[in-house]
Amino acid sequence: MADLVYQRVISALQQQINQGKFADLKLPNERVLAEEFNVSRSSVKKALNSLIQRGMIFQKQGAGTFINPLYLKNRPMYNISGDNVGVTDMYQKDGQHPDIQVLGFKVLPAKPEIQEALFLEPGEFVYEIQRLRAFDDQPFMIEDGFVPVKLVPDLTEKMIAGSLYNYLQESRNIFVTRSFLTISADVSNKQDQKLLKLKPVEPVGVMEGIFFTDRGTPIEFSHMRLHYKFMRYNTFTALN
Amino acid sequence: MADLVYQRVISALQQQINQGKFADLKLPNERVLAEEFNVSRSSVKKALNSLIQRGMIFQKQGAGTFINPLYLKNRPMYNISGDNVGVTDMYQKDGQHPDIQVLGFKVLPAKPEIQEALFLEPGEFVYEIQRLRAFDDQPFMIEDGFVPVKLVPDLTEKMIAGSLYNYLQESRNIFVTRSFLTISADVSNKQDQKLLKLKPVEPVGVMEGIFFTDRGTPIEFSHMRLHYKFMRYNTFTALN
DNA sequence: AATTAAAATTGGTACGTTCCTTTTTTAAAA
DNA sequence: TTTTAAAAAAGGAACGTACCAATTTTAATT
Repeated sequence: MADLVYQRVISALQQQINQGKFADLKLPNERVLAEEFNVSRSSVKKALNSLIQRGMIFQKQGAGTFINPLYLKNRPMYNISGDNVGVTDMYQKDGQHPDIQVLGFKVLPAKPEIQEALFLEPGEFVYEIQRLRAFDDQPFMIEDGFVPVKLVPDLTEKMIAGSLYNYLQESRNIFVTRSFLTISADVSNKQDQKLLKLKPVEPVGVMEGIFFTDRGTPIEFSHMRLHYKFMRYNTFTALN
Repeated sequence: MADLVYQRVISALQQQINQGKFADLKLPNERVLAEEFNVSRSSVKKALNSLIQRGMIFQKQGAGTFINPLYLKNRPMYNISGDNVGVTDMYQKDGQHPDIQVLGFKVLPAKPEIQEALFLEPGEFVYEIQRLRAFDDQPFMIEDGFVPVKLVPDLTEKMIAGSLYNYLQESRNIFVTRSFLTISADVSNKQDQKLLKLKPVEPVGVMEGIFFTDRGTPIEFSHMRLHYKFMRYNTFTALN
């Protein structure tokens, strides 16, 4: 992972920032960094850009490169790392994966909405995968996922009890690296209340969207209903 | 806005994509684009990178540059443009700004939580700005914002009835270009129900976070409670 | 017709140079 | 001491070159 020049610079800077090396929250200028790391200014720029995207630092022309003070205070929130964008990986507690209970697993023709989302022809089949995820007897998410049969013809219930995306990656060399999600809230229904142990007035958070592979193929349409206390989506936005 | 080379390329490509010029969802390769636009490959790369960040296109080494089919289907969702990251600008309906009703406006010492979020010393003062936003008699958001007095000492109730950030930009040359938000859901309380016209079982969406200037100064801590039918946060995530 | 190997295509990485724009610092002037 | 103007510092933009790595296409072979 460290054989690329700019990756090396990223790692080094990340480490230095976390160690508090830049007490005044100001980094050396790009030309100096280039000298220090013995790389070109272009490579420094590429590395810094990556850190900017993550919200760790920001730059101001004429002034310099600065550490985002929010990063230091909210470091846990920034750890949205991991190899893919699956839910299993999004939800971790001290590195522990949640328990998964399979509620349903069947094959059916794609409904129009699903058809469109996954770019399928009329009549094509999808798996419907219903799962409940929990941490220590506290269920927090009902997941209803649809995956085209033709993309993973050999799917079994066993694979589904674990991380589907890990399986795809390790056995099929398919990487799920993109997602398009809509986040909203909704009144809880009877099923939500039962499965997530909610009172009738307590709502659910809803995350709905499409996951797709590094080749741009939509691989899953997922509708997730979360216990409202467990849905916390953090987002860092920078314009310009 | 179009005097920069890569901006010109971005605009041109955006237009061509929206016009459906690339029926097979595949763009010409970088070297060809460079020739077509009479710019260097580096500039093409910079432009394409920007479109990738927005989720419009994606690239695959050895294969080419492709349009994200989701972009074409969800174009409205992608229009998160605008000059800053204020709420006034986030919520628009046919280009119309929402109505703003000022519920409260006062100065008080920052509570510990606010103090920390805005990097203030103990005892420093903040404005508390409470507003209700609506579209055509349908209120959709209760906003509780805190702004350090020292940053905008001359704030008046009149400015608050409009876009605070526009005022800062035009009169003070302060640009609010970054935000760090947490999105969640909550049971609605009495006030929510009254102001947002909600039934007791209907929930609110919650967006809470910090806005800050292009100099990294936190300028507002904001707590927003939204009518659950009006909170739809769209997010495109790409790893690697 | 299917398989395999070579070649071409295409994006990725890395370095370097030149000049511009904004901001900050310094020095001079009032 | 304050104000103002010049200089320095710092990031931004744009171009270009060379080579690498993954993918696709093409041609040759079986």
